[in-house]
Amino acid sequence: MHFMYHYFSRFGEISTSGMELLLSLLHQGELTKGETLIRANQKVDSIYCVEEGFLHYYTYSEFGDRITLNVISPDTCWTVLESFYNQEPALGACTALTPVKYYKLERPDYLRIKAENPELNTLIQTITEQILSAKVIEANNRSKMTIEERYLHLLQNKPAMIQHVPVAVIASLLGTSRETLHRIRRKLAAA
Amino acid sequence: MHFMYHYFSRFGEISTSGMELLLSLLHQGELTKGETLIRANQKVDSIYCVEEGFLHYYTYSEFGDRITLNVISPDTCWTVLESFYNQEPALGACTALTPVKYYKLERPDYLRIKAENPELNTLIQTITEQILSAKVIEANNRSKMTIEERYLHLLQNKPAMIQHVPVAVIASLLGTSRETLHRIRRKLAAA
DNA sequence: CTCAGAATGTGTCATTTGACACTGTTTTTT
DNA sequence: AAAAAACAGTGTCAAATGACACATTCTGAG
Repeated sequence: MHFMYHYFSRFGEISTSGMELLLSLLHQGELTKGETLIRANQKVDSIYCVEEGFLHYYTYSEFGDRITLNVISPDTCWTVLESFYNQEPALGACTALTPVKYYKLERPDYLRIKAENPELNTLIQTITEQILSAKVIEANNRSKMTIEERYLHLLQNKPAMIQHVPVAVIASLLGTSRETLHRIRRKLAAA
Repeated sequence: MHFMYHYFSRFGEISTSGMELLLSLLHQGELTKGETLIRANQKVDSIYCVEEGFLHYYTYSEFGDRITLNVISPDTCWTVLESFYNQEPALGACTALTPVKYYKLERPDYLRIKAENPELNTLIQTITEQILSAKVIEANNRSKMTIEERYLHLLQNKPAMIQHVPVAVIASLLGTSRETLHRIRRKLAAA
């Protein structure tokens, strides 16, 4: 269990009993490459924390093209916010791009510890606030970058993703076609 | 003071005493068109709630072009997250695009009520979580839209902004040039 | 009211992108 | 091990965009 222990420790001090409770509610899981974690139009009732491998969260446009909404890297917690909070069906589907090891925290357990354990409630609020505000800042920055800048940013911040995730998925994540991403990579390789 | 009363009420029930405390800490302010609210490289130590008018939060690229980071509409609370949370200087500047009426909550007061008043602490956490998660969802959607789709989305959701904010600012907000936005508007007008 | 400066509308052209078609390479399946 | 499928690389061409130049309209200061 140490993976999640380290994850939570980053956000502040936690008592041994609180940590034990939290860890006891996590369910471990594994996926083989290509396996589905969440089907489209399904409610998402867990928070997922990826220890190893990459997840792919995507949907289809009205014309049938697959659009990548997110690629989840190791050491990251993730869920479909609007589905998890409001219990609406999620728009997209989530599958494993590589073999994946993960832990999940189910919604009833999440709600219960928030209601019953003030220490963990505070911790969860801190984590939520930090993750969300980082995402807002990140999204604002990204929206003002060119595709090339986004690629360079990804290369610096998530080099493992570039190595293990198919080019077409990266291209879609950056908001472009695989051909354009290829031209960018060719240009950068020449320099 | 009703404006902020209605604003807070949207997020849940609040006791009369809690609401009175909150409202008593808000400072009203006004700006004339073009007036500066926040200078670049200044710490942002308040949360601003706009009652009337539009604010413009922007920065300059390395080549001197003005880049719009955000346009704040009436009935919206706003601050520079990374500056308000971590007390770093903000990258951008904020000025009034039109005459503006606003209320502000200063950071010491914000921290004090969070620490001293459990009811308001919970309310603030709820508001923070809702606003942040809505922004994350919004930003994710927007990043997958074309400029034309973003414009149509803005037209539906913030028609007043289109009317009162200069085309060049809207164009920059959407991530394009004023000429391209103009072509889009011409094409839509023809249909 | 008048005039200067700002904002908006429009055409041209070089550059970039997306779509398509195809080849070569790697991975998976049988 | 061979066949099939998926993935990656590349050239061509039409369409979209950004940069520039300039005309027109709007706005605010005096």
